[in-house]
Amino acid sequence: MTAESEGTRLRQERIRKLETMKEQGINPFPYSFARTHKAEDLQTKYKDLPNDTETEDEVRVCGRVLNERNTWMFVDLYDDSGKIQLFCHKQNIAEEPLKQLRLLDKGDFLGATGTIRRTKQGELSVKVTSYQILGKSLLPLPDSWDGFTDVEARYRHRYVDMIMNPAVRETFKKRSIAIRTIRDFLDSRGCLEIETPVLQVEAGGADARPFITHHNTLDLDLYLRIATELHLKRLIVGGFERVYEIGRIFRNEGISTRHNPEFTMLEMYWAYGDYNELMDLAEEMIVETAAKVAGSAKVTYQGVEIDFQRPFKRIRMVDAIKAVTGVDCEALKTFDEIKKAAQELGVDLKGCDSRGHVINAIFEDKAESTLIQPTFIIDYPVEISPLTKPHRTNEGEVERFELFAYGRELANGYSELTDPLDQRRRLEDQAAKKAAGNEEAMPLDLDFINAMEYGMPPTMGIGIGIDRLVMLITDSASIRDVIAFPTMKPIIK
RNA sequence: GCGCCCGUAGCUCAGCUGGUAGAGCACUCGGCUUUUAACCGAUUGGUCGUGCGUUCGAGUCGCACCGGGCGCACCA
Repeated sequence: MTAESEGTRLRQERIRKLETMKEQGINPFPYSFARTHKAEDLQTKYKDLPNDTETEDEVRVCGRVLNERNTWMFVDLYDDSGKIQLFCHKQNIAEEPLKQLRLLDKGDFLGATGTIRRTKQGELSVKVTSYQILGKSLLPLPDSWDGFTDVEARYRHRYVDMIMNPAVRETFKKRSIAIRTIRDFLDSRGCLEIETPVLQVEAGGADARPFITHHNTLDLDLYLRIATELHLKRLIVGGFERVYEIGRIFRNEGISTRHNPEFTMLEMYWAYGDYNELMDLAEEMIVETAAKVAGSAKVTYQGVEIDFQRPFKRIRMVDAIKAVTGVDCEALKTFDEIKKAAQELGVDLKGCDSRGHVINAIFEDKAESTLIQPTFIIDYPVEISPLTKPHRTNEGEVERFELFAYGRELANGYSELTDPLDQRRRLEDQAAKKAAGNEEAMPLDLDFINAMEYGMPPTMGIGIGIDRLVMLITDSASIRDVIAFPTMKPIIK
């Protein structure tokens, strides 16, 4: 745990310094500072300045003090671009402010004015003539030598993690670049980003347990959305031909290295296209994102090279199963036959109440983890895909794909079901399962069906878990490493 | 929800078959130094996650609880 209690000695010591500053007429929390350069600007501009030379160029820099040597003669000042050393020598600083350097602590924000010089040791420095505290720090930072490694403390006090571990800030920069790349990619192809409701009367569009909340004046229980699909498809009905939303999704499920209760999903719907065209588009978007963030379509994830080189493999689900297990699902026409085969393979069939569910269970148990290089698994059983258009040639299948890499699902897309009567039957079937106690079955969203009955063009649609994509391209082992403030249980004292 | 592991100073960690709590760094004071100090000296600093129990005596043993990590389950 980091220091939080009011009584710690180290904190009291800093408050004493803060009081002393005030007594000496220094405001420890001033209003602004006119900076001329960031650290990186200076490092670039003076990269050819030889050792032990100085210039007359006056600069003003500011940032957080993370280290100090020789009793504040050398100060490492960090801003969001990097480090610049301050050289605080009695030759250049008046007596009073020189003494007041002792009132500073590591962690304080400082602004400094001075000229540029490079030391004999080759460290570019600002030879400080005057300085100003810009924000007093009361709590001691973790030791810079040992670092800040306690996993729980890092997540609970993410701001300290970000100060101490530059790689953490780097990951969130990359996350931002990834999301901007995706937005640019879609915007440049005529897609419109439209926000849909988070609070919903029924949470549909995915198989997941929702969070529930309550609206006081309506005296109405509402669910937090588990998907954006049903509303984005209403927008297609409404005449938008290409729409997407990058938004927060909430699912009331377990927490793990791959699951956070709130996470970010991209969903995109595009009229007049089918799942074949969609796979091409998804490939292009993911390759572009990986390249922008990781610098290459080849990324190393947890020591394994993942090559996002187009085209990705495309394998029918039944073929993927056959390749790994030898079982030919297509030859097993009935629920009983496929169930027997699955049981012989040792597959857990909990919750499997149809032939399609069993095929999916075999796939997930036996084949999924073998899909290390980017692979589209295509042509899913209809029973597990209630919003997907039937396959144009294969009986019992739908035109759906999921993209896997490193044995994990990255994306889920399909030719959207546009037949309102078929849709109604499928959602009624889901609602019956929900009524029978299946908490993950979809509710019957009558307004969604109503929208479809006004007519819907052929449409392709995809969902991509942004957090998991960012995990892969930033080599992050846990989803918590790519979420700035992951969900934590509070500590009750 | 289940299993295994973890929780000691601000940080990183020792602490044996139970015997009154340790180190390094940080902090404070002093020294030294006009170009690197992660230096030298001294001093500080802990309800050992919480509670109950066993015991003459618990950081250590037992039980329960809290929090976390990893795996499984659920799921994306």
